[in-house]
Amino acid sequence: MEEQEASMQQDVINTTSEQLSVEEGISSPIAAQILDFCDGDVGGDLFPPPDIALLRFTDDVNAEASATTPLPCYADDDASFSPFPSPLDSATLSALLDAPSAQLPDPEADDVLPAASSPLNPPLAMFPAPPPYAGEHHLDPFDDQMSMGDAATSGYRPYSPDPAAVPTAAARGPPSCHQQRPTASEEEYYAAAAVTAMQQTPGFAGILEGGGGVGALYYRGGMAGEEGRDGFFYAGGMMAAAAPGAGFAGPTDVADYHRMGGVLGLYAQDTAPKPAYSTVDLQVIRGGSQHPMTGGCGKPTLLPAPDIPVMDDTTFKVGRLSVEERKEKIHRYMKKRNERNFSKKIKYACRKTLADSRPRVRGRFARNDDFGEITKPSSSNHEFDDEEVVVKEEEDILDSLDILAHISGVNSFKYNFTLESWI
DNA sequence: ATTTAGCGAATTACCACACGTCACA
DNA sequence: CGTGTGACGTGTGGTAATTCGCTAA
Repeated sequence: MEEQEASMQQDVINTTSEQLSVEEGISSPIAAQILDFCDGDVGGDLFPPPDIALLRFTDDVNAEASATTPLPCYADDDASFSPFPSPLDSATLSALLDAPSAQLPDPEADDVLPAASSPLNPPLAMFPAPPPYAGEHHLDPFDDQMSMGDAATSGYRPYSPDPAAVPTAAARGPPSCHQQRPTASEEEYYAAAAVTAMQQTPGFAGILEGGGGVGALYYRGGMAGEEGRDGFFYAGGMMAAAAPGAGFAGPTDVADYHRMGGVLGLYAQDTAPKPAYSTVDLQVIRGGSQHPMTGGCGKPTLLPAPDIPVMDDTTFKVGRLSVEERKEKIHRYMKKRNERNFSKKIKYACRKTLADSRPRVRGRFARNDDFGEITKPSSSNHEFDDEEVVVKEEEDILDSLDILAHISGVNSFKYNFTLESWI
């Protein structure tokens, strides 16, 4: 039974990459995000409660938007339209995912919408942005001396990578703290560097493998929907996306999460009510100073939050749900997500024809009978020979048509009644 | 710094009914 | 096994209403 369920879950997860092409054509981003986080029943407590320091990698240090302001994602690239639109910024995401248990509505309800913000959803900490790719900028975002607090109140803007410029993971090889910055995504670079550090850090390895208090977002492969991509998103004891070679969800989930608010990087949650990273840690992160965790590369990395509980058994609880419960919710979420229909495609052309020709009243479909009564010329008399009378009749008809135009939509009206056919 | 009003844009709900699907005889 | 029938659910588009995001006061 468990194997079957696991297999089914795997199948669902494996389809996420294929889904993206469909999702790119989503016509209703808000609906999508509701589907994703409400209908999908992921809202609430899938992720740990909100003592999370979310570290942002951004591409525009001069952006004026605040860290809590909804941001346009790919505003200038409709072709890569995201099902996770700008309104779902990280603050909202936190609200969706981190609603405290006391505020959680019925988890079985499909119309769950956690509060948009709450005192328990702190501002997101972020790093200053790396520069745009244009030109020869090679600034290191970690060189900025901005504090976490400063960063939290500074602007940011989600990055808009050029998928075509992103080499495949296979072509690029594993990330290294010594490698030159790739020509593609800055976020990719820093995420790779951070993950490299994680992979070289026993503490992080343990956390990734079972720690309940630390989450990591690893996005190495570039935009989703392309082959050869890899990445994972790990949060609060729940693997939400794919670890490379681990057979979890595909990079689309990482990209989706990324595009929710332009967030890319690592975040950590300490189970204790204190910052996930100490000030020293953050300085190390920002400055990229020589730190044991960096392996002497001088590149920034992240430190594991101390006292991370190891989650060896499934009874371990983060927030309100156990690991199994979270997995179950994730499963349901993924299942529903894959059932979404993002693109508006005419499935039955005949029905479109019918809908087009169907009478309407204020845009709504109307009964044929009702409309028929209205459209029947009441007592038109075509026996008048006088030209003025004919003109008067035409004017009356035009007035009637004008009334009908208000009753029925103009577009639908034209299908059934034209002045020529009436006169 | 915060609140409020106003505006435009985006999104959703609503409607009738032909047609597709399914179960059953 | 193939066919016919009935019940039920789905899909279709234009408009009004609603929601959202942003700006100015």
